[in-house]
Amino acid sequence: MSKDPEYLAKLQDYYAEHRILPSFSGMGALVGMKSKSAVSAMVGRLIEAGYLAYAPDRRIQPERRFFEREIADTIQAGLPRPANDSQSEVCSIDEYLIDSPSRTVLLAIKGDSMIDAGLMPGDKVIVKKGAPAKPGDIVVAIVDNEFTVKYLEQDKTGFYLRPGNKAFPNIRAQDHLEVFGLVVGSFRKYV
Amino acid sequence: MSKDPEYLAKLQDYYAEHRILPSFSGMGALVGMKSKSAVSAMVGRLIEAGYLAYAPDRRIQPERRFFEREIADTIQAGLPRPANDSQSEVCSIDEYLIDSPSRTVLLAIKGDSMIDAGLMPGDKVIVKKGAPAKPGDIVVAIVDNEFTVKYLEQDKTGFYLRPGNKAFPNIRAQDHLEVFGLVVGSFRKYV
DNA sequence: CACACTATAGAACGATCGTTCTATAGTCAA
DNA sequence: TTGACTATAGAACGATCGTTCTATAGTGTG
Repeated sequence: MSKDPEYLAKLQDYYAEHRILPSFSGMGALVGMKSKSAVSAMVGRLIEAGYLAYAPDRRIQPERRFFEREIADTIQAGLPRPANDSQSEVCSIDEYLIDSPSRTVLLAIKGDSMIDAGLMPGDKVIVKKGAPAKPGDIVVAIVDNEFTVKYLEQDKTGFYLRPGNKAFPNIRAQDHLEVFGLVVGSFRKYV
Repeated sequence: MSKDPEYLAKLQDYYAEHRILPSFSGMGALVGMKSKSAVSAMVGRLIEAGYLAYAPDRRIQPERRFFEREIADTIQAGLPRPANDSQSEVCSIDEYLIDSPSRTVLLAIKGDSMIDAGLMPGDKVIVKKGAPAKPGDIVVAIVDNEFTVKYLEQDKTGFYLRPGNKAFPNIRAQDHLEVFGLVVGSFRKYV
């Protein structure tokens, strides 16, 4: 029925490329509309639906739902997708991975000491600074003035760090173990 | 000397909040300038320095350097430098991983057939539908009406799918291999 | 000190902005 | 069919846009 999803997709693509949204006439050219009033109406609908919003200076900014990404339906893999895909599930990656931006930092994995945990060299881990960690969690600790990502473990002598790779030894701090933060997620980009 | 870094920081903060950049007069209000010509000059300097650029409709868009974060972000008093120095960090993971939203879907990994590739059950992969794939790439193929994530490989008899786990066999389609898309990234959340 | 250089202020300009109005085309239900 | 509703086109409007000019203040050099 409505072509709004198609328009939204074009705005999302434009945004992914330029990191800003175009003006109304720019949007018209982008989605193939010839009148700004049509663009204005469409923008109104997308605002109503939670995809766009007004910035303080009345420019249009993307809203929460603008960054929702579609999750492929495993069941219907082979079948052509029905046109009314309003049912399809969505996920906002940033919201999914980060719940407290101010306490969150990213760190790149170096070496393959956590390879069995699925953390490969170059992967980025999402670290929640100062979050409480318990044995079995993956943490970022400070060893010899460097960040290191390892499993946090505990035995009768206290806490220690266990690599996710049998070829590496456990690390036990002499006095006390300094945990920088908790690893709450990771991500990776293929070239 | 120059207050440009301070101005840039305010623009970055504004962008982080609104995901767009304001107009020249908006920028002036943001950074405390009273004339648009000063803003224009500043924008010119930031463009020259690679932080900003012109979008097709002459709006200002952020450039690559705009998203680099100071290493100081992860330094705290008394703490060592992060191990990933000189690596630029990205504000939005979504924007880092997805460059063509309309062609992108997410898919959850099932089973451990790609465990050696660092893809564990429950991980989400970012799939670029219809993107060209070459041998060695990780792809999403449709086998028996279900999505499957495997390495795409090629030998003298043609293309086949190779799991990232020696315990699983290669998959060779009888007639032709249906590749749904290319895996361009992945992410994972720890409980 | 004089001089060169830079950053900002302020004003003027045409271009473009977003809003708002009316009009047209299409769809759906009765 | 008629009527209600929606989406788009087109035009007009004042507001705002970004550019460009001159002028002023500050800074560093010699």
